[in-house]
Amino acid sequence: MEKNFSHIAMKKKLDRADKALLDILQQNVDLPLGEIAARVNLSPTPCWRRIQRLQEEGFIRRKVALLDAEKLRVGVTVFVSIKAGRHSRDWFEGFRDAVSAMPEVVEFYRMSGDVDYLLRVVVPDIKAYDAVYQRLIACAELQDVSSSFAMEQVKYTTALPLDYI
Amino acid sequence: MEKNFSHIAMKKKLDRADKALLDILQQNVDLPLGEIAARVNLSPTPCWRRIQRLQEEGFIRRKVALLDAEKLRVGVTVFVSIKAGRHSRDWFEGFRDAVSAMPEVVEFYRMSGDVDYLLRVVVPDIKAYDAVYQRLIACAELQDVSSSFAMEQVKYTTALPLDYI
DNA sequence: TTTGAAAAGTTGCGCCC
DNA sequence: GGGCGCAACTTTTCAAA
Repeated sequence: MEKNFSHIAMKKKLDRADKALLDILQQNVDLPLGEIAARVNLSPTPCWRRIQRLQEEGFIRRKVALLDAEKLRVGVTVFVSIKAGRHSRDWFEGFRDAVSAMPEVVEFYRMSGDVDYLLRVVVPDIKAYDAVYQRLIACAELQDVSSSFAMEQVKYTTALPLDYI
Repeated sequence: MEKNFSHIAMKKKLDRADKALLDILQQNVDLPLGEIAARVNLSPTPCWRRIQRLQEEGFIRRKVALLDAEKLRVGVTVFVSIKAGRHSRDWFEGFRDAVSAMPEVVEFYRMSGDVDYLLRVVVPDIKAYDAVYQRLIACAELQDVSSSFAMEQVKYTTALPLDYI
């Protein structure tokens, strides 16, 4: 008879220190470990082990550099609402793959309600957007495509709320 | 007579290696320097200097950990379209600060066209969204608020296109 | 079983060519 | 741009609580 020891590695709930760690790391990932440990009132070793555990358990997906959109000349954000109409599964897969492959499309959602798909597209200017738009409507049969330009990015964060865990 | 040497530090255009570095770093920031250097066919020292320069010039804004939305119980994305009507500057500033302070609001745009503001909100479920919605309409006078739920996040990336630089 | 201190091993960083 | 060497950091080990 075998026993299941998975409960040893799997912690039921994250405690205050774990949440504090996640909060620090999703703001800034290149603080020295000693500094992080001090902020959560732990010594480096247990702090390091907690971070390892949070990675292994999948709370931390990856560590990335966030670049400056203006400097990369993609300061213009456009939201694209798409109505697809009735289509087959093959159609969707082709559409999904073609859109996902476009580097200007940074977010892509399948929606409920009026609109079928919503994209966030980043480009240098309206002219460049038109090129993306042309590629978009060429890649799959679409019923209706409507574009809304953002005037100002008031808030943009990759930091998720930790209040629900 | 003084000379302006700012052109020494300020590079006109990023070359192939710089773009390759940015591309690597916005995918994964904790590769060892030696590994990064090998991928861009440079030795570690000049590679390190380039990364420093890219940080100083502001191409790299920050380095962060991306967390798993499902694990944090914020797997549901809602887009909130807001029509504000005519309001004063004071009204906007109050609205902006209140909305920006809400951790569930991860993106917040001022839009052109039909809708005045667009928010991306992350929550555990519809019930939790209603609580956010109530806080939202309590924080400022709004003409119309309409919510669209995402069924599926087909693509989400923080990696910006490097094709325009 | 969990902690902290301290050792060992890597990596980053400044100086040189 | 590249090579070397020190300094700093991370990660492992180990003893103690």
